Amino acid sequence: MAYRILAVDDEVALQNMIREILAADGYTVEVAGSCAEALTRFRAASPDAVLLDVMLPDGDGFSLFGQLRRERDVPVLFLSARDEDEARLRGLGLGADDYITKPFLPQELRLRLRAVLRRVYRRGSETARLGETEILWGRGTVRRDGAETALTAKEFALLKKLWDSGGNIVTIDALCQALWDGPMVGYENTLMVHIRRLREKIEADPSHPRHLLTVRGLGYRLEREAEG
Amino acid sequence: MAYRILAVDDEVALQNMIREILAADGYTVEVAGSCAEALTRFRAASPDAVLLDVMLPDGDGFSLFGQLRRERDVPVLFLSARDEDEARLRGLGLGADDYITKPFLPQELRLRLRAVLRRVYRRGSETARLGETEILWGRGTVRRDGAETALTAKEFALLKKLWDSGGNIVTIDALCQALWDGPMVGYENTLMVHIRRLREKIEADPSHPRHLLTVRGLGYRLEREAEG
DNA sequence: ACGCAAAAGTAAGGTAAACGTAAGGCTGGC
DNA sequence: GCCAGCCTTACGTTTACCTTACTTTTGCGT
Repeated sequence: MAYRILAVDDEVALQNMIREILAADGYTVEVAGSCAEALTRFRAASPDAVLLDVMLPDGDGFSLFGQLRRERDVPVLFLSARDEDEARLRGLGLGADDYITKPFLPQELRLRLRAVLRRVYRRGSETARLGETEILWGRGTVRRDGAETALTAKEFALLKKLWDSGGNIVTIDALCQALWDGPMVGYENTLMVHIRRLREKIEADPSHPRHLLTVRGLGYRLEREAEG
Repeated sequence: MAYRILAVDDEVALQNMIREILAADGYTVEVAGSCAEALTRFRAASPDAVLLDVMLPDGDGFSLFGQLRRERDVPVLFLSARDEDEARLRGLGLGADDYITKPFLPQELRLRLRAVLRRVYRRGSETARLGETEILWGRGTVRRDGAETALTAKEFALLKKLWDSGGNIVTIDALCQALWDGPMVGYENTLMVHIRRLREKIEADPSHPRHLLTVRGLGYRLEREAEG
């Protein structure tokens, strides 16, 4: 979530409309009114997607599109008042992800943007945050300070079980169940070893964990935000 | 390329038109005229994308969409003669990748399909980079140090499956599925041999792979950029 | 139809990462 | 201070995967 969107349009009314629509969906919206401003904001904010009007005061959206794509393969949705086939085909032909003609329904913008984001970031963005460490579920790794560490199968299953419990306490039994899919008694110690190993990968100080917390006598739980 | 596309529409004229348009672009086109037929062909051909008319003789495209997505997360583009906002929003709201209203320009269909496929399969161009080795999809070969090596059918399918997963872990089962299209149990060893052979073609040091990585207990994944 | 070469599949021994075990050391609660 | 529950470490074991050589199958040209 919390995608950053850059909207490039010179009409203030539309700017505000877009901002409202997308803000309601939880996006962070940046606005630019010209090609020059768009480039500046694009570099500064590094948005996850760009909404691009074709008509701009200091140039056309098509050439701006080329500049953006040369810098990064960012998803772009064209917005245009010109419903001419030629313009639409040109935009799509350049490699845009969608082309929406004005006036459009707010709902349609939302849905089309969502569709594009879903396709582009479905992979790679299947991540979870745990304070300063990031979990990349799809790759089976965690990242801290830019360094990526691979999880083993057991560690992965353990972390997933704890994460899926949404911060609630998970009993030793439940964890054993998840790791060995059976009423594995006598594995409590082994579980502890796996807990330790996981802590070494996700915690800054494994001996004083701030996320993977032990609840004496009950089990373990995963705290997502580490407070000071 | 050689993407497989399933077009579902009951008008024969449109069927032929779609077939011509897409065949010219090098796609393999399957056609179905009803929901029932669509499901059969979908399972048999396992297409890379589906073009779906909303109006079908034995049901509506929306519910068929649900059935397809339940089986697999395949990209779907709706085609519809109904230009009503309601239908468009419903289709997109369900999670379709695009919604094209009839009549449409052949060129627009091509471009919109291309846009979706580009995002889903990350294959904007005919070639892909894997660090120092280059994959030439159209020729079924890889190039390293200027030397071009041909891939076998199995190696190609394997590489394609891994690439299409965008760096995520692919389970042994999923890979077997892709290579033998069936729940091939007992082929795990054979798969490993193919992995090895592929590594010998794409890796500088096959025994210490930097791209085709094994994730013990989970599967394999393809890393695009090799870090030191 | 035949033979050849390339590709795919089989089998078996080897290896190391991941897992499990155990034993001694903490730490908080009574 | 003592016990129980948990931590931590080192070390042994296992199992999933690797590797190679060999056999079978497939596809193709003659």
